[in-house]
Amino acid sequence: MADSVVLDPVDLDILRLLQNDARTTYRDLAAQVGVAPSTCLDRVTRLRRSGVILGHQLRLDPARMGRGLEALLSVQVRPHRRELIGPFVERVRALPESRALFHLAGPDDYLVHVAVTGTADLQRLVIDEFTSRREVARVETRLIFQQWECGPLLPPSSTPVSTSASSPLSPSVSGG
Amino acid sequence: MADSVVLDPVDLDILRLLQNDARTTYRDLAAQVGVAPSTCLDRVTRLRRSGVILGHQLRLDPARMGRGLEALLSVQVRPHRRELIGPFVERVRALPESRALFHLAGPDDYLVHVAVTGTADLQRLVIDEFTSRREVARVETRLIFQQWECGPLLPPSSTPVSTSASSPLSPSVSGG
DNA sequence: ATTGAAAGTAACTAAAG
DNA sequence: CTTTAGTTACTTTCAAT
Repeated sequence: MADSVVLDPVDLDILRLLQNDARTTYRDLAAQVGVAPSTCLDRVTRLRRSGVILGHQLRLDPARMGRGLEALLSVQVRPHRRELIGPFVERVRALPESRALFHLAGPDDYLVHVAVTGTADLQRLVIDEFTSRREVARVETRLIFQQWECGPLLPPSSTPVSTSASSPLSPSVSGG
Repeated sequence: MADSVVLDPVDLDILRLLQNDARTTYRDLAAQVGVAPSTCLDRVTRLRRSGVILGHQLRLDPARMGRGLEALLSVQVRPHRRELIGPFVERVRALPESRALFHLAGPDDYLVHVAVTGTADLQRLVIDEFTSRREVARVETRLIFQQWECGPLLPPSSTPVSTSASSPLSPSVSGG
């Protein structure tokens, strides 16, 4: 569970480039990093096996998918016990409107990132899927004006890094 | 700016499959969708050109990158004027700890998703990069226990969809 | 717009430095 | 660990429908 991973400058360069465009070929990767293509293949294979690389994902434009409005829902689930929060998490993950779900420390137990058609859709979602539930004590809705991704994800220090970590991030992408 | 896009069942199948694994070959895609590989290539090319597909991204495990602690920072920027929020957004986006940034409607102006080494790193980040800034009126920090992605992103209704949308989502991934 | 087949590249394997 | 060479597989083009 706690795999020890060492990332050298070559790994970091590769990861940085692939975060910009995951379709970059090993040949292009090799040219920019300064090693042979087969070395790049080997590094990427190792990074996938070691769990540093979780997967390759398509980034879509929610607006062009017909979901032009996004919002964050802060949710209190009370009582906050396993019997209630387990099913709650699974139900929220299964909603087609859900993009991400966070279990938090603080007065608001969960934060749900949702993408909807418009305000009517959002209202329906909040009422029918959240506030109408007995275990949901409170929902606070905040609209998203604009959002930015802030990659690439890099190690804390600039020198080779050794990490021993059991990831709290669920590797599965699709709800199920 | 408001490109009209029509997604038929073939497009939706392709997008659904690629969201599970963006490395799926056109050959495999074709076999599962029931069209020729060249058709899949054509569809994907169109989806990229039309802006539905923003890019192919690598998903990494923050913990194995040496960032085992994640948090959400709610930030009030006052006064909330363009002269202040523009530079604020750019500075936050440029932080190596930032993973995502949201501009919100509500009492908290911004939500920042950060990944750090530990509590000491988080404390330093909050104090040195946020609360010490004159334009930052208030910061509220919530730790992330666990998080889930909830894909795949699909259109609101199950039948072919026509959308006319100018996206509020910034297409750029890397801070810059 | 979709197809099938041909041509061009890339991914991957294996053997050697 | 890296490189080079060679095999397999995929991507891409294109003429035809």
